[in-house]
Amino acid sequence: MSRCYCALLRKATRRVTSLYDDALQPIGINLAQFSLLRHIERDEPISMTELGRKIELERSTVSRNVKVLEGMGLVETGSGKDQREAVVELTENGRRILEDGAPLWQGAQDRIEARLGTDAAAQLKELLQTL
Amino acid sequence: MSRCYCALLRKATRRVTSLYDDALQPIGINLAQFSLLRHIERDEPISMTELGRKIELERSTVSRNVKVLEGMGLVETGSGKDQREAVVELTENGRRILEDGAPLWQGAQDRIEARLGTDAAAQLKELLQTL
DNA sequence: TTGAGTTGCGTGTATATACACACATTATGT
DNA sequence: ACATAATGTGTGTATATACACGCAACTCAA
Repeated sequence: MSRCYCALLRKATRRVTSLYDDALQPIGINLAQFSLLRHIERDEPISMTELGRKIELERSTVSRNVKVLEGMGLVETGSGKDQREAVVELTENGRRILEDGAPLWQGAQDRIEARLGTDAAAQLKELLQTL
Repeated sequence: MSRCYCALLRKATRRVTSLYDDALQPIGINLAQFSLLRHIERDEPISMTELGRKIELERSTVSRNVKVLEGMGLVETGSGKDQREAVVELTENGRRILEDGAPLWQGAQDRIEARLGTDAAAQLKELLQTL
């Protein structure tokens, strides 16, 4: 039986996630959280459902992950004009964490590019976006 | 800020995992479980630690995931000659599930190759293995 | 032979992920 | 105006993942 694309993806993702999580360790959040903060910053204030749609993550997962960030004081939630909606935005602390984390994240990006080479890294991006 | 390799990997992994899980739905297990059964079949009987080492998964994760498979009657565990060791092997049912799942899994592999093209699929494999 | 060090494992804790479900609010059709 | 349908959210449940820890069994050096 040939190699499983999905198993290879999952293994690679575990490895790379670990690399980014380690890089972000000094600011006390992991890559999933950092990434979520970045998306919130880009479109704030934004609703849970809209956030989930943008990043292709189940709404209940978004809700749960945002709650963790709220517990850390990095975001706050309130109501939209549509009372059903919970909207999220960054706190001052959240903004600071993003700023502090940017060079650490870039270091991880650089490490990936060093490992693959620039061309292969660009290729990987394209392939992942095709999947 | 450029696209995050890790975020792209995670998103692609969610998508592809969903595709394989759907494909395996008829046999009632997901890709992670199917993959674990395949690795057990390859080297059974095998210890938890050895299994974790082979698939680069934290030992406690392996322990937990094997327990779920045991609950489903797909594997059984016993002691090695080293009493510290728990060794795992497939049950008759587990073997059957693997056999029934093989064409379904192949169907998912084919779909990925159809989506990417054969060359690009080979390239993805190589890139993922470099990471 | 014995004590220290190492190894294998399972549990506690926590985050990440997804599906099902229920409830409240909004939208729509008649 | 009202009933139905759709939408947004959070909770329950479950699996997946990883780190820390404690315990039992094994190894090794003195």
